[in-house]
Amino acid sequence: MAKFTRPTGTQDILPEDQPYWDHVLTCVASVARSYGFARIDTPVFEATEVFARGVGTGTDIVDKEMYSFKDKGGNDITLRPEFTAGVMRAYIENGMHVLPKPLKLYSTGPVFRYERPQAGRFRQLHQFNAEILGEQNPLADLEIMLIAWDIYTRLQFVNLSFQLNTTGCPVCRPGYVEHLRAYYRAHEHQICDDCKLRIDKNPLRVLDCKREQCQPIIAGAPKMIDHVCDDCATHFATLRVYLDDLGKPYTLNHRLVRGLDYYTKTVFEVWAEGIGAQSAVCGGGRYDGLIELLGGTPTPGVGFAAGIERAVMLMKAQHIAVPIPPAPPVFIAYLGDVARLHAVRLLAQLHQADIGAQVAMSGSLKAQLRQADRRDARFAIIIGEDEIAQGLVTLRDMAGGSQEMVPLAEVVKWLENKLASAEKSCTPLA
RNA sequence: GUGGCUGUGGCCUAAUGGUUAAGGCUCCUGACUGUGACUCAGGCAACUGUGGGUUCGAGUCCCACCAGUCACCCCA
Repeated sequence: MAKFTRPTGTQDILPEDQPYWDHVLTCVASVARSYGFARIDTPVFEATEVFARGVGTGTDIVDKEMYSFKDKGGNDITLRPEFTAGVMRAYIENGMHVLPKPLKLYSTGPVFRYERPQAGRFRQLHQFNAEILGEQNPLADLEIMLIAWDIYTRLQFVNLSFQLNTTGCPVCRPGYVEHLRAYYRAHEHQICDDCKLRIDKNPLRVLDCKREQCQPIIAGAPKMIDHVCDDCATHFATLRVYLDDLGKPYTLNHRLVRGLDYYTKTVFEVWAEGIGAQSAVCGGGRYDGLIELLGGTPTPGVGFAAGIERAVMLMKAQHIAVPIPPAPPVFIAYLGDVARLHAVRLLAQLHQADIGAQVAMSGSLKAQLRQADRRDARFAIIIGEDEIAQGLVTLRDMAGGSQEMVPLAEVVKWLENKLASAEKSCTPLA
């Protein structure tokens, strides 16, 4: 039989990696709660139209990267390629507009994009995501940036930086796009073939073209910031005042654009090194038109999404230690059928006393103790024929190798004391 | 979707075109019939990614496909 392999671009998150994932998710939940965000979980798949409309046809994500299929009922279904559109659908469908504003929501989970995998890029990836709905004040933009920043700070990342830009709004962006088009048409013979297509199809994209020949053209291109309307200019300026006041480092990057249609005004990314050619660990911005686009009453929103795989890669690249859950402290070994019965009873009693314990399932005493060692047990309990006869068990300290005889009836109490005193004498790492 | 590189037990690695594909790690067993780690001895485990081709003979050379990986594109 042919070997099965995981589908391209997916990965098995093995036990050895779980501590990293646990740590990221714990930090996300903790920071999100501290800012007053409530968790929301939406389906992994939605009606295709939710994304086609919400993310926007014309974007690569919708046009080339969605996992779409018909279910048995003939419905057009798509595995979510991002969180925001689905969360907005849930907001509208559940009448969440009646909740106190601003509404703060966060999510974590898998998203799916059909891309060619490479370092830091997967077909099934995991994100954490936060949104603030119903608030047009730039303070909301600030808080979204802060929560992202704080999560990374809590994770002890270093050498991070914000990239910041504004993409305008329906009032001012069309005018800017015309300026940009005019400029590019004037330089059409100097730019790459991709950019020639982009001028018409996705004009803002020309700004983040990485080809050598396009760089001088990009450098001289008109900037959104010089063409925004008063509202957008004020919004952006206010946000920058807040960021400056807090001393948060950011780089104005007029080439920063988003691949998703719904963004307005603020766009930002958090950049880091250590994930191959990818630089963004986090991206987000404002999307004031999205809820209305999806059929809700006009409601402003701002949010971000961050890749968990990239966060884990960074933790490894920066040698950040993560807490590793302790192994069960007790391992029960035994000899003979009668002893096995006592071993099982003891296992139950220990768990009732909330002491982590495992019982040997087979093998010689030697093999059982080897198991205890491999599993990092602090104590081995050995139950043999001799001990049973006297109502005793052997309690072995695996670190030192010393052992003592303890009455069977008192083992649980003994271990409770031993483990409690051991905890006191051992300072947990910060 | 395009391009570069790479495919040998679970992992790492060896094998001038020439016997039965070798070794290390891991795992298991034993030396110690009631005691882990160290040591020693042994054992499990590979139709060399798949399919063709060249050759008397292919892990080795050629082609295709598949997979992995890195980069473009795009994004988290």
